Amino acid sequence: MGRRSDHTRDELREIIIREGHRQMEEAGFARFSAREVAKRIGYSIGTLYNVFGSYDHLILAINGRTLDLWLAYLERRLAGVEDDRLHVAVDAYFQFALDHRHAWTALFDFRLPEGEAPPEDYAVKLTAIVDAVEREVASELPPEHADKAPALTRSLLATVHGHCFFALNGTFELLGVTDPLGTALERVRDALDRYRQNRE
Amino acid sequence: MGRRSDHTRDELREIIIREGHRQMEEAGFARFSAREVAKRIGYSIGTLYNVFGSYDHLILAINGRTLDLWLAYLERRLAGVEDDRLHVAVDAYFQFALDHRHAWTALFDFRLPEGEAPPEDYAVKLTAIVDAVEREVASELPPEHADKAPALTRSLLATVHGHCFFALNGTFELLGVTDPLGTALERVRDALDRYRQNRE
DNA sequence: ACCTGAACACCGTTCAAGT
DNA sequence: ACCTGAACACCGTTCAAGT
Repeated sequence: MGRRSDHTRDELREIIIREGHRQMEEAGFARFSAREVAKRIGYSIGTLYNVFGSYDHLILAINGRTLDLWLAYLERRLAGVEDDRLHVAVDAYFQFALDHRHAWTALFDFRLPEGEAPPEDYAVKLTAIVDAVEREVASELPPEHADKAPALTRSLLATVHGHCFFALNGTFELLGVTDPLGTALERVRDALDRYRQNRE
Repeated sequence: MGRRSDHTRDELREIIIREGHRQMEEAGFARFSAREVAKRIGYSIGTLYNVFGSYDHLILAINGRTLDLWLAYLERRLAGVEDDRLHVAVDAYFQFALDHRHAWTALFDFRLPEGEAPPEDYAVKLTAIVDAVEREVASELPPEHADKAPALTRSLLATVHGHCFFALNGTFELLGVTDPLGTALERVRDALDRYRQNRE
């Protein structure tokens, strides 16, 4: 065969990521197949390798798309909200995971080979989400503890993540936990209380 | 070919799980191969299916072994300890994960098909670990809040899990968190403070 | 320059055929 | 009764060969 050039390189990249993301949402990480993506967009498997270089980099691009969607959703949820913004952010963490179970889980199912660092742009997307949450954490802290925001934000994200992950993978169901979100919010409140004046 | 009967069914089961667990530790979930396990123990791939019925049930058996080891490690760490037993339990959570990165991660990489429940004996093993931690949580709570132990234990496990998971998958490294265990212990303390008298 | 698709080395799964 | 291994339908990956 040979050149088709129905699309520019960037268009092709976009087409593959779009269909790849759709596949990830439908099938989940365990059943995801690059060959299936190629088939559905009408390109050969070789073309995916021309564009992304490897299966891992295709997954990173798809997961990057998920991070984009996650940040956009978080910002949409926070837009115009005055009170309890951190509460809304935590709720958005859970809601996005529930609405995109497979794509969200794929963020954590996939891991690069031992010690290989994620590409710059992936790290940037992740940091953008963390920063958005950090702003809300900072605004909940009394001024004298403003310096605690970065570390506390990361810890609270881990806390919320653990609850959300156990909620989605069935662990909490097995253990009889009925309100994972409410429980996560309690832990967030407990942590913030540490830095608040009136701990009654 | 035909029957060999070098081993009883139970011996065979044990041989497969032992080698399977070894492979899981070495290769990790993504690279794990039932065919490779069969090759290494000198049985055909068909035999693994005779014994376990499916790939999923083989993985469950291997993950069950990991849970056994985890509980045994936890109990060993707690044996004879008088003070700060919950602290030791959390430390053991982290230490086991670090010492068995691949096997520990496989517990969460693997998920049964949509809505399928894990086998009874797997649930029992998991519950045994939770119960062991619950005893320590209960002993940290004032008597009037003893009823909070079950729910709080599950929440604290999720909290510690999130920190441990982010520590192992590189998220915390990327975000500049240097002491995941110490941070997790802070969150545990914060949660317990909620139920303690003197919140200063 | 771009894209293809056969070839390769693997998978999980099944099941007729051996002992 | 127990175990095998060929057969099947898939994978990710490479790369010579087409246009």
